[in-house]
Amino acid sequence: MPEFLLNPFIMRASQFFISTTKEAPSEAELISHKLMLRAGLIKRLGSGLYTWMPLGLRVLRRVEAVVREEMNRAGAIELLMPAVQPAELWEETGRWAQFGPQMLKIKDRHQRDFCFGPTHEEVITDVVRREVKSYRQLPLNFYQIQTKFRDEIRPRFGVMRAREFMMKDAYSFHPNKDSLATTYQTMYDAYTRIFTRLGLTFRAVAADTGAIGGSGSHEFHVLADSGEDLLAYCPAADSNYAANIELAEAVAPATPRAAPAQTMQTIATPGVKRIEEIATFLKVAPDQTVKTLIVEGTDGPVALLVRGDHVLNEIKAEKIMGVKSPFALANETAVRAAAGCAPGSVGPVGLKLPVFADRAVAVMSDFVCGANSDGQHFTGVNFGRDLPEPVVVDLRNVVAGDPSPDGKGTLTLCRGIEVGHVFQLGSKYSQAMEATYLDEAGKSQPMEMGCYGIGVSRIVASAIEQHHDDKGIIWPMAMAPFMLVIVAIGYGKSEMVKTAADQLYAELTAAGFDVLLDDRDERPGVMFANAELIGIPHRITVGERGLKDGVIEYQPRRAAPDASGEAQKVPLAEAGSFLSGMLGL
RNA sequence: CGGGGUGUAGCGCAGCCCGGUAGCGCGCCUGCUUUGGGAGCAGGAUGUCAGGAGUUCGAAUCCCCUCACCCCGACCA
Repeated sequence: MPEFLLNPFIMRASQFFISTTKEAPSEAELISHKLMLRAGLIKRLGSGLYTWMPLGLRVLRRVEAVVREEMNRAGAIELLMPAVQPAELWEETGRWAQFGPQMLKIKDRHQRDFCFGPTHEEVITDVVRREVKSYRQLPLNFYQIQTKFRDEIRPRFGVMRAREFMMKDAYSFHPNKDSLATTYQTMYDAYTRIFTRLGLTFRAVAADTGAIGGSGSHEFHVLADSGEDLLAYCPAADSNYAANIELAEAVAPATPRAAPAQTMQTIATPGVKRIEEIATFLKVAPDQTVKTLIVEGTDGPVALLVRGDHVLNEIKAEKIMGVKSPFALANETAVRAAAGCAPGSVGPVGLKLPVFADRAVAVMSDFVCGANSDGQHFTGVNFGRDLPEPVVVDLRNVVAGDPSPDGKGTLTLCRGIEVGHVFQLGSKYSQAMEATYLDEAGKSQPMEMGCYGIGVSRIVASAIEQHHDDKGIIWPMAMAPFMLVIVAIGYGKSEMVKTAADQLYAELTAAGFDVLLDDRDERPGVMFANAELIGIPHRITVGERGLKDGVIEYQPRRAAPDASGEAQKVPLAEAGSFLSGMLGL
């Protein structure tokens, strides 16, 4: 057990600091946020800024301990980089401008620019380019556990999306892609061990690389309905396909396009704009309509077509040649200039713009779309006859029931909280910053890089999302602030209780248990409610009632009963061995 | 940043429409009683009513400005 958990002076509730409330502040919406505030794990200082209170800090430290252990086991080497970083480094990679307002930029007394680090690719690459000269020194994998600052547009959900947060970030350096792939897999496996040990239900999914950049990446998601991300996966036994919906491929429909059966007609559709309205108005299914979105392009606006019942995937759209990144819909003025009508009546027929159609649109025939004239739509539209064949691309979000891209079944969707992300960066940063080494032939080569993040503070919140009940938190053993709580009823009044509780506490502590002795002069109900709210996995109750019969009572948190519930009676003399078995030590 | 909302005691809220100088519950302090599921009784403390500027004899309340926070969207561990 880590030493910080063994401080005997803070293991008595009367000497520790526990501040729980019956009601959560109104600012909290998410269950984990409410419980963290109610249990007194965190206190808010400002938007996205939290103090980790003593009890919360113990949880955070336990998560860190697991992360640290597994990173070390996986051969990564811990270091600690400055939180404050000079602007010049970021200018080398062009990210001073690119990261933009997400970065907290600060000036020192000489008006020199710095930022509070949102990530550390630049710093670590600077370290490595100074230290590493030869292929003999590679590969290397450095990590740190440190406070990051990202000036999120909208911090929310407590520490789930805070501006200041605790992150484990690792960066690996390699002489070639094979070496990178090996370490990437090692990190992937380490992450799997970490989240498994932490008692989380999670899923690794293929992911977009976003602002960090690079070639391949996976995200690790804790599964929870409150998650901000949508994941698609194939539940078939022989499939391991799983991807963030941002990336999940919508495969082309197997059925070919049917021959035109209708002639194209113009229909007056006054005031009808939304797809559902059009479908209802024309008495057709939404999947017989085509939605035309005018988006900003690098060289004038671009039209994107998706089926009426589908949702455009902005990440996919961004990757199309000619579409501006970051993605933005054209405003009404631009739509009018491009299509001659307001959004809601736009269609691809006769449109003088680059047109890209989703794969599902490409097989449609006799479809409904806007007529580029306010209050008018076309029906019976067909590619090749009424308008040219479009450029076909994957443009939409997959939906449940879509075929899995690996051909092994259909996709299911679920929600997740991103707690880890592994990237193969390639040589993006090493080239920009000239991090090179000499290979066997004495030739200078850019290093291959990988980076691997874990949202340590976010894990705490996501664990609560997954493990709670109406009484409070139910910590997985690996991150519980205490393994066991001894509720001593009448500790200050009954010599018998005090003696038994002290003895048990000393015995269990000596045996290596991380025990909280609730020796406060509180009513039993308060102590029980507190123990349940703060989620301690195991509870021993010591009271005169039991001691008269020579027993104490044991109760696991995960089946916390109400007043009528049965606790397990254990003879006092056997308590130590009983608990050893119960806690699996 | 766009849209919506809220700021009154440590926390949860009422009072605002209809202006008259602030209240309830929890928590906190004191005393007594109580002690196996967030105790009871009695007494008590605590407010620049978010801030600023106005209207008015008088503003928590009406008007204007600012700020903070929360919720919905784009960003991410």
